[in-house]
Amino acid sequence: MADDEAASVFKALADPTRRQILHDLRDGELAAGEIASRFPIKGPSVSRHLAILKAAGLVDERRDANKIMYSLVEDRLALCVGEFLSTVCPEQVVLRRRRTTRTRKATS
Amino acid sequence: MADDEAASVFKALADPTRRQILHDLRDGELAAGEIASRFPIKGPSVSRHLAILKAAGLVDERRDANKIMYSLVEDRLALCVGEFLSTVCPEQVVLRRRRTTRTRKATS
DNA sequence: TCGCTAGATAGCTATATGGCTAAATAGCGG
DNA sequence: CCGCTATTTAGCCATATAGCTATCTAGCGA
Repeated sequence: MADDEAASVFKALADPTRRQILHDLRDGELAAGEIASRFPIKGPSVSRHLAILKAAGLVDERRDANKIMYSLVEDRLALCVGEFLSTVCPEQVVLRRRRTTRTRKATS
Repeated sequence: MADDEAASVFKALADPTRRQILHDLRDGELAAGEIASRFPIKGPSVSRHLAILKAAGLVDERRDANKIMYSLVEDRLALCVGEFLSTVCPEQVVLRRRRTTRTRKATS
């Protein structure tokens, strides 16, 4: 996790709309328009928030017909933020890797 | 943890200088000048960063003679950030509360 | 009290951010 | 291809941010 990666992630997290978008994506992917409809701001503004989240590597996009579906990039948020937390208050945070993916990790 | 509390914390974390300050404070309190001397920017700029961190509740200040000592507010960072993480990827983060309220100061 | 040191505050400037509207692009159905 | 829907991109504007210098405040020691 390079330092400028952390930078883009924390910049992305600085905006409440973007934090809410991440939260909304927790239950699964959503189309850009579905996301936009949950906020009082206009589509283009939401679109830019999504672009910022994507640039930070926090979300992925996928085209589905004429919609663009956004989804969380698994682990990315926890790893970036967790790495930072571990440099400031390591005794307080424990990161757990997801098991839903088949990524085999060491025999513990 | 009110939402605007999270807002001030994440805003504070958005700046790399402020993240570094938090990191530097990990080993114990530091005078404003000691902190400033670690950065290429001028004193007043650092002073404002410290004020922002303090407003976010992430650091505390204490006067010692003619110096002002800054220190981490224990738990605050982990609790704020951890609460947010738990709303996005709860299965990945485990928060461990500190066991003692002792202030970590130079043990040597 | 005076002068020194440590920091904070005031005020300025350039850049970044986040909102908007209008226009461009992408895919779909006829 | 045309028109429609979905979304991004382009530009514009107001506000926020982060840096700077100059100045003010607080506490110390002679």
